[in-house]
This record gives sequence, structure tokens and C-alpha cells, in this order.
Amino acid sequence: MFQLSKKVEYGLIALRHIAAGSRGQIFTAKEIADKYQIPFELLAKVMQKLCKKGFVVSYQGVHGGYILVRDAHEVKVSAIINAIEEKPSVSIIQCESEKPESCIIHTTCTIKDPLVKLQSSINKVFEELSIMEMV
Amino acid sequence: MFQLSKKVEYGLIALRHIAAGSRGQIFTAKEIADKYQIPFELLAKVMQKLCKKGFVVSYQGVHGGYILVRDAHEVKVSAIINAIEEKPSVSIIQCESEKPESCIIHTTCTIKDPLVKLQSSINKVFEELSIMEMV
DNA sequence: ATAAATCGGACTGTAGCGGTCGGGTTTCTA
DNA sequence: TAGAAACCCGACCGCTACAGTCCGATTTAT
Repeated sequence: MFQLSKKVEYGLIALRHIAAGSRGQIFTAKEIADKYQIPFELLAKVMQKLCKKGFVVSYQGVHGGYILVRDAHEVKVSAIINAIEEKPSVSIIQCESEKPESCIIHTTCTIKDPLVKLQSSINKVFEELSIMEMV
Repeated sequence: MFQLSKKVEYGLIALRHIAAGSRGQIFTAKEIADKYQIPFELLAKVMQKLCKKGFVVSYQGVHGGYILVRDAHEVKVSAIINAIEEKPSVSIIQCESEKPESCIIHTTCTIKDPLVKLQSSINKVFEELSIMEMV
């Protein structure tokens, strides 16, 4: 439990790799997949998401690939997780991540408030780390 | 992703409930399950684990149940998670949680070190919250 | 024309999780 | 002494999410 998904891991590896290159340098999903022994098609999916969310810009065609858009300092791990993960919320309790009425015990829930605070502490941790600090 | 499991949630609720009672007061799994509308049999499993790990002491027989052993201040959320969760590790990356050789990319892994640091920050958050602060 | 690359939907297999069931043991009490 | 109430514990099931794969379409450089 409490593991980053493979998709997020691959996304972090790829973004870090791109950020470590020279400014504006283009990278293909294939070369990254080969270098880190990541399943190519899975990484491709991840890159597409990162593209849609504006982390990278994609170029199709023979010499296509991806280049980093934002300044690496600005790319926080939290944003990457939110971009890749289906469910945008990273709430540690279901009560918060889904509609509250789906929580059967919401009326009597005694642990919610403390855990929400704990949640924000965790969020901060993810918001403080940028891929620049991984290069 | 990144949610506490139901088992952990139930364990927190139960321990908080017991901690909120008077010192040495005994509680049955059934009454806690009823009060918070938790599946009884699942909670029972959780309580058994908490018993084995020394958070509570169990008494069998008609007027049996569980009483809290440790001082509520000393019962940290991190310890509860570790007690209930099968895999003791709460590592956000697989490289660390399992045997490192199972990580195919461990030789070339570039994100491991930063994430390990991030991990320890998260661990701290869980270690700082005790059930006493939930009562 | 072909090859190399992104795009994107559909599919599969597996593992874990939430939950349930059944049978056993202990202990109080009527 | 019988029965009820509680803990104990292993086995089982159904579902979902995730990792990974496959296929076809589009774009573009050579």
C-alpha cells in the first residue's frame, strides 16, 4: 500500500530524463523506454497524458518526440501525480476523495478531521519536490 | 491511489473509540462495529491483529472484549498501519519495499534517491500523529 | 513509398482488497 | 451443565484497479 503507481514512476523517470538534457532537446518515448527498460507502450501512454496536461509538447513524424515545456523547477511531483493518475484526488480517506454521501459512516466518523490534516501535510511533501531536484 | 485501506481505517476508528473511553474500559468488536456501521467480521480480524501486535489485550468469554494496553499518546498512526497492513513497508516505490534485486531498473534508476527522501518525510507525518490527538 | 514516431481505444491477466462464512475455543451465567 | 456471548482463525469469493499488450490510425521526414 501507499505506493506510487508504475505509471507515475515511469512519468517521473521520463520527465527527469528530459529535464536532464539540454534545453529544448527532443526525446522519443522509445529511447527512454529502452534506456530504463520500461515497457514502451505503457510509457507512451504516460507521455500522452503528460502532453495533454501541458508538461511536454509532442512532435509527430519521423524525428518526433517530446520536449519539456515548463521550467523544471516548476514541475512538482504532486502535479505529475495528479496529471497521470485517473482519480485526481490523492486523499488518504475515501470520505474525501469521493462524494461524501458515499461514506456510510460519515455522520459518525471520528477520524476524518485528523486525517484530513494529515493529508495536507503529505500533500505539502509532494508539492515541495520538483524534478529539478532529481536531476 | 494513496488511500488508507479499509482495515486501517477501521483500526483507527476502533482504537480511537477505545482510547476515548475510561481507562481500562473493555469494548467488544460487536459494539464498535454497530456504532460505526463497520462490517463486524472485518473489524474482528483487525482487532485480532492489533491484539497480536500488542496494542490491545483481548479477553475471551461472555464478557470479553478488548482493552487498550499502551498509553494513547504512544500509539502512533504509523505503528497502527504497520501492524494492520500485510506488507510492513509503506515505501512509495517498489524498489525499496521489496527485495531490491526484483527491481529491474535498479542499476539505472534515477528517481530512487529523491523518492526515498520524500518517503521519510511522509513517514514522519504518520509518526507524529497519535490516536490521543484524535479523541 | 516507407519508416519512425505519436495518438488512442480495446483488451487481458493478475493481484489485492473488502467482505463473508464456517468452525473452533474460551468463559460467564442461569 | 447447557447455552450464549465473545474471541480466534483459516478459507473462500467477487470485484476492481492496475500493469501490460495489441491493433490500427495519423503525422512527417527521407
